[in-house]
Amino acid sequence: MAVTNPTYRLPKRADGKKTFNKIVETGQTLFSKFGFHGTSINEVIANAEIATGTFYLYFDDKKALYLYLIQKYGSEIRTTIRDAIKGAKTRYEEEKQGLKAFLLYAMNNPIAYRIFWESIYVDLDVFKNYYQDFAVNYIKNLQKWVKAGEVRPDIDLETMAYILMGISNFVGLQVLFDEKANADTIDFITEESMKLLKDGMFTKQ
Amino acid sequence: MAVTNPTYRLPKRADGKKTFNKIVETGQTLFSKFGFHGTSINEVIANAEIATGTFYLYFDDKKALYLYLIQKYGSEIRTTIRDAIKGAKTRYEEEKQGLKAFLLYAMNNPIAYRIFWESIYVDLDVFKNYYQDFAVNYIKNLQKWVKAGEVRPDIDLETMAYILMGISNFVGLQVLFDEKANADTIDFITEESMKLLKDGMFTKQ
DNA sequence: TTATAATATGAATAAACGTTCACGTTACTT
DNA sequence: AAGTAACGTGAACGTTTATTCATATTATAA
Repeated sequence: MAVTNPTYRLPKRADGKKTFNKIVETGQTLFSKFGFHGTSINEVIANAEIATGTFYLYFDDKKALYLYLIQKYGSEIRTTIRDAIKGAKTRYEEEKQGLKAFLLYAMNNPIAYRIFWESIYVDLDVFKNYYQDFAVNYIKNLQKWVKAGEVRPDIDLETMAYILMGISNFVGLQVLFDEKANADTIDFITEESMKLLKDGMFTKQ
Repeated sequence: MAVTNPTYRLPKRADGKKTFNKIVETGQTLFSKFGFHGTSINEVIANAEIATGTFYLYFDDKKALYLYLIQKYGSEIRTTIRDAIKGAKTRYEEEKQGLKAFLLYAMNNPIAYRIFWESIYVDLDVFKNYYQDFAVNYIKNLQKWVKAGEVRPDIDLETMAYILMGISNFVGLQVLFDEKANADTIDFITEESMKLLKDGMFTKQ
């Protein structure tokens, strides 16, 4: 039974694009505040200041909007991390800069954080896909560096991938919990985390 | 502004206890399947096979039931871990047995897992409290073992606490994603995780 | 300037929602 | 066996929900 997900329709005219963006922005705000199930379409419609029917011009339903956001943030996070690790010469530097970029993104976009966190309830498959995809990419990358001799070869790489995701996500939580968090906080937490990884994950060079 | 949370009323008679438990069990099932916001009180009532008014005899509203469950699982997890690490002689053994116990609990109670995961949307303070409390206890324990010389003294213990929570929670996810997971899977993942922690978290002895 | 596809509207519908309450039943203490 | 607090009931309430659609407006290519 192939269940198809609800979908969205991109606008074709300038005025439509403005409306579409308004809906997306409102969705971000409300979903991050009240969650997916805690937000009604009517609330999105009211806050976006559009007519009832206008919403359905662009989105099949609430879930379609959610899936659009997941997709948007997913590629945003990937791009952010990819850009951040571009200059890295070693796997250690790569992990460090990637973690730092992730924490910065989390601090500036708590919205995205919450939206992924909740996806487990909106669509279990979307949730699984997101983290499993992330894991698969991590594993591929790690394999490369095991061969290169920088990542220790005696730990199962799937487990290592989940460990690394767990660390980023939970020190990310630590950052989110800290109302006074800033760039310095992130530098500090990154340094501390890397100490553990340096000895636990990498080989002696 | 001190906001008071909705509350529950424990039954006093045997028949009431039976009804109360029926509601709690139904709440577990539905919340874990569809999430808090995805489950209506009417659905809980229908599935528990009670009359509409009966629910309100014991719970102020849906959130009261949720808070009861969070509390229940919270102490269940703590007790499980506490029991599991009782025989441990070293901090390493403690971490290992604690992780294993957590993973076993997660595998057998995916319900609890999901309920905590979602608490960020039900009540942000409950969510924060749960993880911050966990962190505080972790830190206290770690301080003890830094003094004893088994845990390395050069890593910020708050960060280390969040790292450890992140690892448990995400390798827990790895277990949940694996439909074929069993006790052996958990043993394996525990061993692999501990390799990283052995070198990253503990001192050379 | 005109043709028309794209965009916008909001009243209307039906279903699901949470909650109350007056009344009936049951278990347990004395 | 009687008295009573505990427990159970479900019709009825007003509210909020998602969604449709006939109609009106607007931008833009030709």
